[in-house]
Amino acid sequence: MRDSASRCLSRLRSRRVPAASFRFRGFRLRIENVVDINTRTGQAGHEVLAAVLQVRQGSLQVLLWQRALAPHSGRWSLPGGRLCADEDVEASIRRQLAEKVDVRQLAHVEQLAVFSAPDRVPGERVVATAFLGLVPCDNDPELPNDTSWYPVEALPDTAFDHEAIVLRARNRLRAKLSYTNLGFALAAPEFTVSALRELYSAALGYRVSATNLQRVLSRRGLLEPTGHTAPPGPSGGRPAALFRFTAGGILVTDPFAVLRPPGSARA
Amino acid sequence: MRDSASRCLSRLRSRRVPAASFRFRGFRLRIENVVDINTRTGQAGHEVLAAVLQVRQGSLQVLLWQRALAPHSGRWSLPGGRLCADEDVEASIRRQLAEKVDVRQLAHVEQLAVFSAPDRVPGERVVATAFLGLVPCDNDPELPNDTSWYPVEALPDTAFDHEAIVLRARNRLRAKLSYTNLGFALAAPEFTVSALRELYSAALGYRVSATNLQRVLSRRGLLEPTGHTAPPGPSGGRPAALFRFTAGGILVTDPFAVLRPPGSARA
DNA sequence: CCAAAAGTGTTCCGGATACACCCATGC
DNA sequence: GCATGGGTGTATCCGGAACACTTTTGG
Repeated sequence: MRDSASRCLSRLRSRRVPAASFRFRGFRLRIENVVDINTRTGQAGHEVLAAVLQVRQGSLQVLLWQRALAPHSGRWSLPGGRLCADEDVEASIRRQLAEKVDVRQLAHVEQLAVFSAPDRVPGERVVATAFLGLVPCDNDPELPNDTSWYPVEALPDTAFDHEAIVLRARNRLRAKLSYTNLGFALAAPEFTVSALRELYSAALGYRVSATNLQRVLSRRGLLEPTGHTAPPGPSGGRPAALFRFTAGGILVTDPFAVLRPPGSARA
Repeated sequence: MRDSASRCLSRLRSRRVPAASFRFRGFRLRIENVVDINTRTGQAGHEVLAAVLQVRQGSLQVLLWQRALAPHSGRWSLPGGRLCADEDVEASIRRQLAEKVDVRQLAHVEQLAVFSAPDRVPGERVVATAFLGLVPCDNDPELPNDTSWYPVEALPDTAFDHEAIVLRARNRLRAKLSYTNLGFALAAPEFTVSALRELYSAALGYRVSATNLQRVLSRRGLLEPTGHTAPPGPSGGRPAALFRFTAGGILVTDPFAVLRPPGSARA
């Protein structure tokens, strides 16, 4: 009985039906307006959404899927879905992204913020926890038909408040590229400095000098040479040395912008 | 009828009773296990919590209230409560804090993160959006009997995951003092540089030099003299000039730690 | 005059940028 | 040799830290 009641509730919540009923000990029990009761008691659905970013063809792009059904049919929205009972928000977004992107391809996932305007989606009230996800540039996941990459600077018609989430993700990435080693999550395991320069330029939106990039990252101990070299291009040129990031996880390298504790030389 | 049903639901949800019933057209309807159904459908309660910080008596302190009832009776927890239907999370935390602190005394409120471990609180699953709140040091709000300030470095027995939230709030404040003007939310409208130094020292946990503090904040255009002076102490000394922050809201003053756009002198 | 507290001048240093120069390869 | 792309050496700049010194008050 409990299962059929659950089914009723979830059909009602997804607004597929106006009311639902089920049988119980000979009675036919009809449920309606469960949404309304939930709303009155402050009960709200919770979803997780991710802006998954990758540098593709020289620009920072985000993974979107096109809605086939109302509301906002035809518009593009972020991957994600309902939070389930036995998972926290990060486990939830990783599970839901697994349908779009192989989990191993997600080099970094972090919380952005909660989006909770009461009318952010039509119908039942839904609070969203938004995430930033990063995919290294050497991956090209197989995507479902309704899903594709779009440049962050040229988004299609987006659904709900998803554009704001994408912009928030881009800004977070840009900030953290400066004071952490987050570049590791955009780059392949081995890369040339000029390839890395392309990634940083695309993500930051301005030209980054390869010279200074290498210097800054090396000085901080984030970069180490692998000993290998990449072959030169068709027009010649010195073969480029290959590097890798020394750490696999995120590290804050520049914690004190100013007002550092006495005696601490910067990093 | 809907109202009595709502009341039943909310009594059940708060775990005050194991079951509740109400009358409807001559029938006595009994509700139980509503929590269980909600859990199975992924429905979760949502609460907002704030670590409200203030520098008091030379140390960074946080506002806590002592739980009188189970669960975690006697332990100290953060102010907050359920998200209501017509408000977003920030409006909600401001409303709930108004019962403890006059809203005008809250100089700054910002989201920290979502805490969502399925077992973070016993009973019904509750997802929490955590906030940082800051109260300038010239306010001393009247507090309810069960509520008081505790130094962040010497917390009492805390409930649930609230200690982690307090530490997260402290770390956020420390970081933002470095690269924003967030000091305005700790300071009185007018202050001497040495008073400001005390605030920064307490918040950061290490001795800050008044000389450099004034220099850094002035160079960034965050501080301006009011023209007034404070009288010297009983043992004499030169009277201190009074300053104020030029901006009332938060400003990021040091956006690029490194890899700044070409040609941009820092700030 | 002396002590105390506030404020300023000066030096030093490290990290980041900018740019010139050297290196290794294909043609 | 020469064009092309990669890597390094070096000068410069700027902001912050440290510390000495001056200023203004009370006793």
